[in-house]
Amino acid sequence: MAESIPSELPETHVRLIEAAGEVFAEQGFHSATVRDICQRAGANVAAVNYHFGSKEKLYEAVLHYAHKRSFQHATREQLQEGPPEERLRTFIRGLLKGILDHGSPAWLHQLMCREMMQPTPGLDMLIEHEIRPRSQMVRAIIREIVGPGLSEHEVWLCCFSIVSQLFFYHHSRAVIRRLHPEMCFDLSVHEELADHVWRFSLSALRARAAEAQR
Amino acid sequence: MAESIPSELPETHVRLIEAAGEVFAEQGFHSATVRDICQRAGANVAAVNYHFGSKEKLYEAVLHYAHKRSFQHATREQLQEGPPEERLRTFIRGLLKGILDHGSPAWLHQLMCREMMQPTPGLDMLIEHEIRPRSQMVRAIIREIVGPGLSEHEVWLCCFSIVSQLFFYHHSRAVIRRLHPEMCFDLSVHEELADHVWRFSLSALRARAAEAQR
Amino acid sequence: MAESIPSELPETHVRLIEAAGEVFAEQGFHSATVRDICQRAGANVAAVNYHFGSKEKLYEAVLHYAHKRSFQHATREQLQEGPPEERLRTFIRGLLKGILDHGSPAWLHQLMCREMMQPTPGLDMLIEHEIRPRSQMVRAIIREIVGPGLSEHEVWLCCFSIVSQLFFYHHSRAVIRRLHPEMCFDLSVHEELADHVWRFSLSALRARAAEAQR
Amino acid sequence: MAESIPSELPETHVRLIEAAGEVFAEQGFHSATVRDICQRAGANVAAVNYHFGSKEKLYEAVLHYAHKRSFQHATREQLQEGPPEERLRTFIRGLLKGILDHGSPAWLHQLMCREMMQPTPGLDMLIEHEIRPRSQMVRAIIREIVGPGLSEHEVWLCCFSIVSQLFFYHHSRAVIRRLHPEMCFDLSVHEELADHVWRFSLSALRARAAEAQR
DNA sequence: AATGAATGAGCCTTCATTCAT
DNA sequence: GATGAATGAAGGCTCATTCAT
Repeated sequence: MAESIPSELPETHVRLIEAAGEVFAEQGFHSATVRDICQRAGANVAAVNYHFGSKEKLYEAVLHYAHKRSFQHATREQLQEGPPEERLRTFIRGLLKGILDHGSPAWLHQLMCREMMQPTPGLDMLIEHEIRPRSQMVRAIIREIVGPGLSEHEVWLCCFSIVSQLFFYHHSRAVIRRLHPEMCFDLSVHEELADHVWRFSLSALRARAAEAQR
Repeated sequence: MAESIPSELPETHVRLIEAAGEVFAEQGFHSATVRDICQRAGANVAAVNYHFGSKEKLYEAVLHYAHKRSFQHATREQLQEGPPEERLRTFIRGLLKGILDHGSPAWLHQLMCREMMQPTPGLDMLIEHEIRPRSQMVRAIIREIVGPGLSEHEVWLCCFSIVSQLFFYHHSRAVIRRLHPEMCFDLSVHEELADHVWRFSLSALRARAAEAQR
Repeated sequence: MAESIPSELPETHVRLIEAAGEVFAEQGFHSATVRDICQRAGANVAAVNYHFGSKEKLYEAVLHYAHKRSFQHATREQLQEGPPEERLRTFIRGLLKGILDHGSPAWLHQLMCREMMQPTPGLDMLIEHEIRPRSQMVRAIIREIVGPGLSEHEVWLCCFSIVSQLFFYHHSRAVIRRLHPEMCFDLSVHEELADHVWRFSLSALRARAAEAQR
Repeated sequence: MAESIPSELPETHVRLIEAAGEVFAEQGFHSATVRDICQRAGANVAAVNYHFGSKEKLYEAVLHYAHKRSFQHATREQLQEGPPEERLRTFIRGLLKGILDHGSPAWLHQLMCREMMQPTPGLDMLIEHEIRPRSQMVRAIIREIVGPGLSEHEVWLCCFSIVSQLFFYHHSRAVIRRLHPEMCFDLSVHEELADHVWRFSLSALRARAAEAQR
């Protein structure tokens, strides 16, 4: 209907999801109030229950929406071809960019982080659609680098060691800011940080490969 | 205080703090209810306001209490002497143990993690008394390993890369459990995990040192 | 109206009334919801207000509709002729059948019962058009049986004594089912029950007549 | 505590029950609002949930309270001894008085009537503690009058025929008032009405007994 | 003639807090 | 020193109703 005039306000449905994304990311599911979300979306208090049925269902809708907007789709192809070292670098840059980003769907990763600490029924969806596919790609890359000498479990641990370094810049932002104020979280440092993590991890993987061959 | 007569119940004051620590760690500040805390402490609903004035003040008291009970005091000495590789191993084992522990003051680290993601005014105290001292020790160890060729900022990044791998096993426990169900979080795997992180990080540091020398 | 083309769905207007009749009878005016009614009628949420103006007005329309469909018209003639005992029996059977019936306009009597307990402005209409005419017939029959010796008020009381026994099987169905589970409410017992009430009441009336003669 | 000064206001607990009894009787469970109840009881909106946990539990409490205040206790003994005709008269008078009464626990019977038409889980309690014991006494009386010639089921039907005449003056009060305005519902007519029902029913029972003997 | 979107009043309930004892 | 009763603000949600189409 209103598709022909894209300059108009987005549909209430979408405005609610985007407002909810912000609020849930800022305050968590429990602390967020439907009233606040509706107000930010410029809608009536009853709008959430009209469009989504309940606060819980709205939360699920936010998760789905975030999933569809995920950065992954853009970079997925680049992670399939080329030398594994370069693909690792691409993955690290992509995820870190998403984590440091302050843009419109900035709350995607904040929500993922919240889900990690305090899972809701929505986590399962996130894992199957977002997290597991990425983890498989990363483990494939790692396997190419370390060779067949490592057990599957060891590859998992390496995978955790790599992604943990990236998520740290989200989880611990508040602490880092206070502890090491020189650190800057703008997108400008994105490449520097990504390169550190990449080199740090690549060295470690190569050393493991060398150990395994012996 | 009541230590001389350990057969008695601890003072209401203390029971409240310990109950609150559990509940805040499990559910977060907002979702936790004063009723639940008082019930677990075997005290009246009004006890929190009577003893601490408000829910917020109780939370602060919990943070102070957690700080005083911190594990660090026990292991601090061991981190001052010996070859840096061994001291790094000791640090990693100590922190990981604290993170994986389910014991009585298990909520200390859970609360720290929550503060990292969603800081309250209490975070500053935690940083100055708990986090900064440890970070200094870790950075000293790293410096010994990598030598003078790295900038101070690079040492910070290495420090983050190491501790992030440890905190990951707290933050992302829920995700790991679903993603890689073979993983076990008992204390029994504590040494295996710690050794992985240690070897992974040590390889990376040594590679950085070699690069820097060139 | 739409009777000429019986294969079509009835007009929305009629479907709403019939759905509303069911729902109001089942749940009462207050507990019934406009959404439920519209859903059962296969109409939009706004349909009630569009066609009737408000929930109240819909209720009035239901009462009028029920009145027009009343069973009475069919049996009225039979109540005018013959010996009074037989006419009493016909009346009792007719009313009891309506009360026990589960068929399409079953809610007519349920609504009447609700109105008796919790009158709305619609009750007056029901009384003048439905209830008073029947009561006059019954009292005429009673008068024929008891003769002129009883006062008009006493005839009223006898009338109440008779119809009360019938309505009891509606009002108190839930209680009877629990109290005396062997009791069956199918139409199959309709004649047995009607005969009990008829004989019980006839004996009482004849005794009153005999007393009055003395 | 406050027992020593009975002139004080009753405890909130009791005030709530009595206010709730009125409101539930007037408007039914669904239509009654907690706000209204609390206001009439002079208590805060949260009082119901504090004292009873929920609106449902309050309703159950009202039913129990009504049960304990039931008129039955006073007249139970009188129903055990003497000629059955007199005991029947006592029963009829007692129940009718309760039904016509406008006094403090006037809502007891209104609630019972509502439960009959629209049962809640509380009806079972009412039946077992209030209704079944009375019904047993009445059937015992009837049996004495009609002798052994009637089946148990026929005695049940006679029992229904008698009590239905009494409840009618509750259920159908609104209708009677409009249909036969000369009728008066004060306690003053209580004996006249009771005597009518008694004589009406006794005649019927004796006739049944005579038929059965033949 | 009819509808889907949206509204605002009001519902029951929960919560941290206060007060009298 | 500590408590049970009571409070009022706010929470999520339901409902009859209205409005633009």
